[in-house]
Amino acid sequence: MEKKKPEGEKRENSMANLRFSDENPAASGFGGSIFDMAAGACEGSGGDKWGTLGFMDLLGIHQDFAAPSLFDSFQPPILSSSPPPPPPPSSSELHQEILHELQLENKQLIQKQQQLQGLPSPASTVPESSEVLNNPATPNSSSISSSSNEAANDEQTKTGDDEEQDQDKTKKQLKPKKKNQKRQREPRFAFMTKSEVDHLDDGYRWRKYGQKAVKNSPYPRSYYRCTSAGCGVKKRVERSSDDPTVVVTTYEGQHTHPCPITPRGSIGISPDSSTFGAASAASFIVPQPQYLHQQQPYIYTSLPPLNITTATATSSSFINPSFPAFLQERRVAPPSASSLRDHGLLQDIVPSQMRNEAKEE
DNA sequence: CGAGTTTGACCCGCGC
DNA sequence: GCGCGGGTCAAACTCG
Repeated sequence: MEKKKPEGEKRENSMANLRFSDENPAASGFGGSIFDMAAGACEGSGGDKWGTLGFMDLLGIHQDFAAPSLFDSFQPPILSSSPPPPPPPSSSELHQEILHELQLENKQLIQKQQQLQGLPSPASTVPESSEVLNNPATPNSSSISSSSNEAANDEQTKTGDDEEQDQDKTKKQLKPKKKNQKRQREPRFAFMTKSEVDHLDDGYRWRKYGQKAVKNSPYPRSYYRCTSAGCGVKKRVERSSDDPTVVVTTYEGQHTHPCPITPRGSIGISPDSSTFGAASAASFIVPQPQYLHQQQPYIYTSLPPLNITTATATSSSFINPSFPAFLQERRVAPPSASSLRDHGLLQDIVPSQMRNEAKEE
């Protein structure tokens, strides 16, 4: 086996950080799913060290807000029933495609869920929220998800314990894996990033465990797993076939540990605004099904002001203990959980359509 | 030498 | 039931 790797293509992140797209055409025109790191200020040097914080923020969001299982509650609005209305004017198709894919994915989950539940319960977003987030009490990575989404999604199969997941991992397909026990999926959170760097550094340490060619894309999809012991968080990274500058990252699960400051310190994890300053430059546009609420692309900007400390403090559910304090602090505090759902992050992150459906139902 | 990456093979779920 | 594609494993390999 000639395992020689073309060093060149191994990764293109050699390049500096992401591209500073001030104008960010894609983002602007498109309702969203891209998050643009306008400034890779990050640590000034490290190639891939872009707006790590931004990422983290996002992650944080995910865990807090979305965690409840975005994807669970996501109602993939989708195209199936209601065709994406007005095609985004200048949005690139690729975005749509990606969104589409993501939505399809969500759709499946939702369908399952609905089937299981037997009905489209509007509550979709409701219940799970709280539970999800705070489970991490247990070192078991799966803990998180286990409770939440899976419960929501696959619950049925769910009988298994988290532990199984661990074991699962090892014995997974190697052997007699219990068949009846469907593999459980943790809540996933996907978003697109405009960056030339494939693997965005979010402060956590990841280990690549696989790579696969993506069907309709010349670019491969990489699979990463958090290297922290006990943490089963996974990350999937793929580049948009249409626009190589767009990277679709999908996180699965929740970290059961604080963000390990990488040696490079890139994480910029210092709570201080100075650090954030760098990140502050980064603005994110979380995935938003434009056709749903294409009114205004929700732009998540991590700015110093973000210090907005958790206004939502009340909603403890939003605070994930497993999260680095600073992250929690800087978390963009939505006015309220509810509002958040409607106009806040969820709106961006969750295909609004889904939410709509849920509501209407 | 340990940690991380590459890559072919394998398993599984899903759609047809 | 079959084939396809996604996801994961693990041996081989690279790198610091």
